[in-house]
Amino acid sequence: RQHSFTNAPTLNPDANLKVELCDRKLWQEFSNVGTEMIVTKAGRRMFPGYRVNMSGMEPDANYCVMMDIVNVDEHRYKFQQGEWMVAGKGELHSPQRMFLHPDSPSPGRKWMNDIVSFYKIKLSNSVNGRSTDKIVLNSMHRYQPRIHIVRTDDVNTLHLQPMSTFAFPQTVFITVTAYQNGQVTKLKINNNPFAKGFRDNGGRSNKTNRS
Amino acid sequence: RQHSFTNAPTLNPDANLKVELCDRKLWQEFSNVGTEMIVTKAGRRMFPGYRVNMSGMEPDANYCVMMDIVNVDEHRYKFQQGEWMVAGKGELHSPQRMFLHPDSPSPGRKWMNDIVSFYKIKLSNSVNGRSTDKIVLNSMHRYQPRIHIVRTDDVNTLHLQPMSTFAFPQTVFITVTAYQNGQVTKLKINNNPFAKGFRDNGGRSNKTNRS
DNA sequence: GACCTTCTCACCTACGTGTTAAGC
DNA sequence: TCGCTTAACACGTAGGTGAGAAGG
Repeated sequence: RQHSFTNAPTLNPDANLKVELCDRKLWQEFSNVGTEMIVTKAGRRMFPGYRVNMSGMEPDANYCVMMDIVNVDEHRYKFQQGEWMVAGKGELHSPQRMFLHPDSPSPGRKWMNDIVSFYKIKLSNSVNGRSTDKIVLNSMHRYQPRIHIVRTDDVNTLHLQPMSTFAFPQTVFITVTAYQNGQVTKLKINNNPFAKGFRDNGGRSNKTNRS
Repeated sequence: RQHSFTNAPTLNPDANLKVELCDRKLWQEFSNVGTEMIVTKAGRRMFPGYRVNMSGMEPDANYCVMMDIVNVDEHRYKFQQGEWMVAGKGELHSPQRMFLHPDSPSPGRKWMNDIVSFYKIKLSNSVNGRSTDKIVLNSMHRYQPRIHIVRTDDVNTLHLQPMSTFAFPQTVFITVTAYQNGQVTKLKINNNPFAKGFRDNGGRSNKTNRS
């Protein structure tokens, strides 16, 4: 919340380009209590899934779309007395993986017509094991996913091209290996279809913070 | 078996290129009794899955890999008295779908390193309904899947490039809406993991009442 | 009637969830 | 002890099987 990421593009070579976050309301609910994302060795999907709408592209021009996840700050965090607080210096970030959307390159028409989704990406805390959909992060650190758009049909020279970058403050999260805040757990269970088995069992697993 | 498809490339602009069928033994077992593949409106996967190994590519050159399925002859077939026999003239084939492998284009190194699989492709008997992984065929016709390799990184001009084509006689099949030959059904049940529920080992008796 | 197609079903595979207990 | 991580688990979603009945 205190960070300067905005919806507006940075280093944007194309002023008409526009990217909108899907499921804003849901993201905001999580953000309000402090979003947590689980990281595992094998890799865990993000929930909510990272999905966006795009507009302002030239329908017939080709674009590549990428995602990465960067540190928001240099701290390590801990959850104590119901709050996240700084717990020392963060670990050095390994060179960040740039995740190319598998539909790249595609014409602007295609990107604008569909929802652009990265829901298959998995967050991992282990460098070992090769998975194409894996992004390695450090647990107990704060991160920000970003979208990058490059107008080109050449995947090989992406890094040489001008790039439009978008980030949404609602999508900042802290990585954990187990949920720290019971409110986050509740939101996940109530909204993720795969967690339906934990819904409403007579208020059984009420792991709210001890008072 | 009376057809002239061979493992050798036709129209091959690159003599070093080599493609080998995976699961040859399994394909041969089916071929020996007369392979049948189910077609449905929604689309049905092939079993065995169509998978190949590639070699002889230049590691750093880019290639596109495609698959299509063509008529073996001009006949319509029927299964009578335990045998497949010609049952009149075949229907005209609609212009065949060329299925581009989703990893295209990729460098030769990548294609040679992995098994190249088309197991997600679905065979359908209905033109209606849009599915990206669907190939439309006529039931009760005899077909041959083929692999095509083009050395290019430009997906848009594939049809203008010289192409290497491979076909394996073991993979010829007849399309059906329900299995005709009981030996085929047996092979499918015993080898396809998704049909494990119909295997009669393990004490659970199915329709055959032997007590 | 004979033949082919379609639909629903039980039974699988495959894998995405948070929970829990154990590990460090 | 405490904080964090891991692995096994029950319970979901999602979808690939042939059987069998019904339809054309």
